[in-house]
Amino acid sequence: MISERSLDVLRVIVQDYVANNEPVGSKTIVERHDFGVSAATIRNDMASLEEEDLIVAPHTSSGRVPTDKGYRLFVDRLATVRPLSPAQRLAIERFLGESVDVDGVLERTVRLLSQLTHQVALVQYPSAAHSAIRRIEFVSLGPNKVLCVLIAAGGVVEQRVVDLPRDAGEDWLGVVQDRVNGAVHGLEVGDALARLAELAEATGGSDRDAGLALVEAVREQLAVERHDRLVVAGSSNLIRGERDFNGNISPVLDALEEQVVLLRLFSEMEEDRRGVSASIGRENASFGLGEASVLSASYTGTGGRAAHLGVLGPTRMDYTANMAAVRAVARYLSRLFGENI
Amino acid sequence: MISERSLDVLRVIVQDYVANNEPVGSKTIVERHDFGVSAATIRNDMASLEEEDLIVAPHTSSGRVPTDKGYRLFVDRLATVRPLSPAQRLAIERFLGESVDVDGVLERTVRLLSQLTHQVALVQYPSAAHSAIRRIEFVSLGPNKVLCVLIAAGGVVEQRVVDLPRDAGEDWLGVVQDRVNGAVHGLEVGDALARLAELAEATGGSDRDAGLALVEAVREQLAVERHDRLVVAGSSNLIRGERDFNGNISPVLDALEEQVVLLRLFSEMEEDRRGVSASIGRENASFGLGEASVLSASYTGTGGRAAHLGVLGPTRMDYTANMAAVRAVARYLSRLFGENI
DNA sequence: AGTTGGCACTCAAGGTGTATGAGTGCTAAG
DNA sequence: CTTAGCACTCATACACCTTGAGTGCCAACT
Repeated sequence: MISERSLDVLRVIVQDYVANNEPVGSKTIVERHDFGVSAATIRNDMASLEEEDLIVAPHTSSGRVPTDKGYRLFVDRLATVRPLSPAQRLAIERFLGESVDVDGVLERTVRLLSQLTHQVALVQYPSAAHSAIRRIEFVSLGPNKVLCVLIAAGGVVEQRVVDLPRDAGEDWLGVVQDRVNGAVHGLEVGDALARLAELAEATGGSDRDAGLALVEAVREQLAVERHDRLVVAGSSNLIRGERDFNGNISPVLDALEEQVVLLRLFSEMEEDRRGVSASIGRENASFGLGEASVLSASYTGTGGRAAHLGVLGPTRMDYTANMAAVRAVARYLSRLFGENI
Repeated sequence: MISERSLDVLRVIVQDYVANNEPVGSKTIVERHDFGVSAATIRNDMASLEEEDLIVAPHTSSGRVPTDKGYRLFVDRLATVRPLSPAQRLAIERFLGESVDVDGVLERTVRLLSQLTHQVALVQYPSAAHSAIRRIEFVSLGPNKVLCVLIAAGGVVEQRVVDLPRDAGEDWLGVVQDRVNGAVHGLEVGDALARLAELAEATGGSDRDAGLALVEAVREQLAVERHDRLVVAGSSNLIRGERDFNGNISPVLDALEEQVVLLRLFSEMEEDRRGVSASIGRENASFGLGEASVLSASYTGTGGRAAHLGVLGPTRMDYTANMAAVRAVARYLSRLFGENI
């Protein structure tokens, strides 16, 4: 069993190491913190911590550094997610105050988050799965090319070009458009999917193939939504922490461009009771981010359904402060979407 | 005056330095290239080149390295933009073959370009300024919020949320929508701007303010288009060349996120007769990219009007190969937009 | 049982000194 | 104009040493 004081030691090791980027030794601890015991005692505690694989010594003889497991314990049991400072709250209010449209808000949000945390910030587009469909518009682009524009509540717009199997006249397009709109207007995206399947079944006549192609396109459009996109900011913050990534940040930059990986990671993260979630170091190894940590929280977007936002940084990051920032920004964003747009 | 052979020397210095990342000395040159003269002679030539500020010696006694001016001369007079290898052409055809919509094509293009060049690739959204307006749609989002969707030829879609000064009913919206569509349908974006101004003038009655707000929103939407956006790929390639950036790639990453800077740079670059343009090192200093070079070419997008694409990398890059790739990709993209979408 | 001081040991980091070799400029001769 | 030769310059690498922070262990103390 690990003593109470040993956990305190772990806490200050994490804090000092994050602050100074230097392995922290027993002597440093007694100098900087008032434990009321001698360095030798701290050394004993550190020995138990090392036994539990919570800290390691990079070299035979230099201070200790938290392991991933150590960070995990710190995050789960030792860190308090304290509210932001008034100055920071003000920054959030001021930043997000002037909202224009969804794109603009997300853009601002992600910048804000990266400035607050000095890490790479990520914001997922809000899901449209539960927002009502306002209108579907077919626009002829050429002989057998049709642009299909989907407008949902909350100002979400999706577009897609469809190749039709045969030439389609403007008037025919209009008829199909009216029929489709009549079928799905006001429905939630999820329900609309089912409704369209029925519609496709019921379609007949000589236009069957072309009609099917169109309906199918709309269904795809509903299924693959922008929810699968991230807005990113602050990637230059990676450079500052390059050392922490073993000098190898290429996989991180690739992941930021790839996005799919990060979205999967987001989706697998479960919030704890404090409203934030952390995935630390090797826990991300399967995503190619074994040297990185990700903090995330979810916010409720336009459609009422949740999307994620968060930060990505080196394992050695200030979890306390960053978790606070992530949570606060997520809450503000939810509020903003709730009342405004 | 600089002798013909001296220019040859400059050429091999650029090529060797780009290939090996080592300052190249007189002895190395005579070993690797068949100049038919001795090292001492090469040294004399190098002295003239240095006098002209085309090369410099990093240390008192190690080989020479091209200056920005040297690269410039190389690009302008010494480099031949030779066609791509059949394998590369094949890669382009295969990559861009399966086109879906504008977004998809640009996405693929930028990845392709970054893979061909091993640099950061940039593709600007095609300008909609000369494409015809297909339809403008107003969708009510709330008491006095309207979503304004603009659909132009070529599948370009713009959206924007407008706050109205007063509550607007669905039917009133419909009326305005019909009037606006009647006014601008089929017009080029540029002409539509003027036409809308007239329309706003002619608007009267109690709805004047609300109508003005809507029309004004459409005008802004026409003016500020996606043309102002870049798609980026391959930023992890920056890491490989980090040394070349003096180990300081933060400003570059910032510029990639900021985009505005790069767009301005693109717009200031003029293509030469070969269809490519280069901006080298310090020439970019005012953009905060003094250690970087940018190659660009323009392509003709959907509306028939041009947008830019290019690559960004360290000053020490393979200009010959990269210029070829940029030009080839631009041509392919033009062709693709011309025939297909 | 837990805490403490003492001691020998380890090892990264930083400094100094020396050899090496690639490369240069210059000069005088071909 | 070209060439060979020579003296000179540095960056790099390596070996070597010193320093100091930090450790583990043990015996003694509370």
